[in-house]
Amino acid sequence: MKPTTPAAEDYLKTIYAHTEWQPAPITPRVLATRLGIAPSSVTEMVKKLAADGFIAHVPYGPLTLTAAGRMRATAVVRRHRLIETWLVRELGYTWDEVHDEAEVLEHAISDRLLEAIDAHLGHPAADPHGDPIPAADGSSVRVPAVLLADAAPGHAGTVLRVSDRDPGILRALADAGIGPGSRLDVVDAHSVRLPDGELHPLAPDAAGAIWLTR
Amino acid sequence: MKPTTPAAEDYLKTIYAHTEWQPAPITPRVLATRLGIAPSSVTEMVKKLAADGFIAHVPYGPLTLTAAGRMRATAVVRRHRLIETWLVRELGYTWDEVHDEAEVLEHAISDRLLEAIDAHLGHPAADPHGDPIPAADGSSVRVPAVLLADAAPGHAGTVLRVSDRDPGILRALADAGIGPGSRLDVVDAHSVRLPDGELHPLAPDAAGAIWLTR
DNA sequence: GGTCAGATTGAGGCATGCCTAAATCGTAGT
DNA sequence: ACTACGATTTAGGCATGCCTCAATCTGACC
Repeated sequence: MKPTTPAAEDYLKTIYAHTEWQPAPITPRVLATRLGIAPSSVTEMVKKLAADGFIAHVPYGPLTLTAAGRMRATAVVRRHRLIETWLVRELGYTWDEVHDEAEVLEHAISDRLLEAIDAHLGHPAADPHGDPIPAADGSSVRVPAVLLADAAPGHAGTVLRVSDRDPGILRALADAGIGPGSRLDVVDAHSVRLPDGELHPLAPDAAGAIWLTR
Repeated sequence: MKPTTPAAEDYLKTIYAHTEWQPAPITPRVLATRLGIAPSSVTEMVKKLAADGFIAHVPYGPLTLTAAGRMRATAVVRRHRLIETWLVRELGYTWDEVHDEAEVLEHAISDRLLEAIDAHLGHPAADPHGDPIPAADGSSVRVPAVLLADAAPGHAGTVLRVSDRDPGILRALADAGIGPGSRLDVVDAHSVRLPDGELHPLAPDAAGAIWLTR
């Protein structure tokens, strides 16, 4: 298949990420916002990606990945998440500060290095945020999860995943010692109870970033 | 000072590398050949680098680094060599196959990650080829060395450094088990005697790539 | 001192990927 | 049904960094 540039990989990755935890297809507007670029720039790149068979797009409609596009996207996601895992496990990064570094490295490492890191880490199944790491063939395992914002008051569960979209939320949760693996009792959308019995208030959007076991 | 792009860093690094082991300044022609690009492309970039204060250049003359340019160049070289060392020590690469990977990564890792790798490796003084790793302040230690091609027959020494310019030579020497740290007796420019007494023939250009203790 | 080859530079182009500004589309609300 | 208004696309530009081809310079040789 066609080669992909770093810029194109970012588009595919962002489209993929949008539908990974929610089903609605992404629009050009939202994609532009996520990438921090002008909508017209998206139009241009979309034309190329559609011509190369990576996305399906009818004019003025939403964007969806083709099978080929999904393959490329999961490959980039795999890189990103393995790099994050490696930075945290081997080089003293905390899980709230790895994103930007991985963002760059995901376009720079060779397949050879990627697989060496994967082997070195013992083929981890999830990254430090709890996001599943796709296998080299693009497949990935999904554990049933509930968004904290959607959980019934009284729901008790373990943190499976914390979205890395908002660095501020990540920082706040890291400071509070809350991360993948933490046990939580849901009080409501604004606070949770920790195992030590302490009531912990949540930042406004935090409930929309934390996923719990069912 | 001005920021530098990956392309500009490659120019500075290549100019620096040319004078690291031999004193003559580099010409645009040679630089173009080393970078694998057309001479006119060099002219253009040289104009920018000179305007930014990184190189000194009189039209039709050779290219020399300014103090600022040398600083940038050593920073890139430091990155390159620390990455090579890390790939070999941590991830199972052999010293003859790390160059291309480092070539890309040197433009991608953050200062933060670089220093983490440096600390993780225990602040190594030389990379797997025996090239000195400049300190963060740009300084680097130089050990007196003789090029094998210039050594008198009968000269006995330890391999300090093997130039990584030619991958073929690297492969051949790696296969023969010759690398930094190896003891050698110089027979002539075409063969050396190994510690086990065996006479080892050298590929045509190998004598110009191996540096020995004095 | 003249000539010529090779090195260097200049002019004009191309691809990528972004921008702003100006159409155009599509739909929600009246 | 109409009319906005927001979303999308088109048009035209710009920076980077490379190219080819042509012009110009430099130095070595006669």
